[in-house]
Amino acid sequence: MRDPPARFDPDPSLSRAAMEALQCEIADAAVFDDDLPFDPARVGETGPDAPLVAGVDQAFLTDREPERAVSAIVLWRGGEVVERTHAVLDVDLPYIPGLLSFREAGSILAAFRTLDRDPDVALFDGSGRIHFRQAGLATHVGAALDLPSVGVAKSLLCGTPRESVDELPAGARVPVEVRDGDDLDAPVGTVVGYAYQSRQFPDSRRINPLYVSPGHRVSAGTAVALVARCGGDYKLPEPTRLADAYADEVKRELRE
DNA sequence: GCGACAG
DNA sequence: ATCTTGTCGC
Repeated sequence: MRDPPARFDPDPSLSRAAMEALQCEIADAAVFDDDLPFDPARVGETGPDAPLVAGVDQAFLTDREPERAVSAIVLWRGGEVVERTHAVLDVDLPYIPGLLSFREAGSILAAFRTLDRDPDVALFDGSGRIHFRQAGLATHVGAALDLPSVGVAKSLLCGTPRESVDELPAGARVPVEVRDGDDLDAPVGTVVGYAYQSRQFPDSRRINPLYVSPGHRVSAGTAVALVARCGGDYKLPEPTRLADAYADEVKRELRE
């Protein structure tokens, strides 16, 4: 995949204030509406013309200093893995809520550079627009590459579900909106994403929903619809789950 | 000061 | 995210 313009470079040496300022620029440039060069309704279909979905995930090696990040990308189309790649980079920035992309985007962008094919859309492990400054990991990387992107988080960073997300049936989606008092830089009432119950146990045990939000060039509604089409039998959508497993695989090999 | 916080 | 085996339950 082509090199990203350096405009939104996730430089981990920036001051916290500079990182936050850059995030505001990113949110300003990001598009939270559908601007897709493909039909999202065709995600999940088989064949050479069906959309190519990239699943992206990280694993970390903490056995040395500095810590190393393994970013894995799996290109998925209609249940088939078309391509896999990964990159390993040193990271010195710790995890800071709200600044995740400055810790992880470097290795992610490095991995994207080694990709042979251009994906149509990418799914990230983390938030997109559901972020204090509307610039989560999915938005940062999506905007940097000008690639349609979606955030798929396992827990909610900010924003408020419109109704309880306890005991949702499989397939249910609840809007996550901005309420008065929320630390989220968007007008009150804005739907910044959805809680999406991808799977549910038949018995009473509970599975937390996923929190899906627009990264770049995708609306909130299309983002969930798209994730729902990446099905599979687990909580996480297939591209993400496969990238997660691949990152762990690379990590195992790397510490032998 | 308190609370709350993706991975 | 990571440290980590077996184990309780359907």
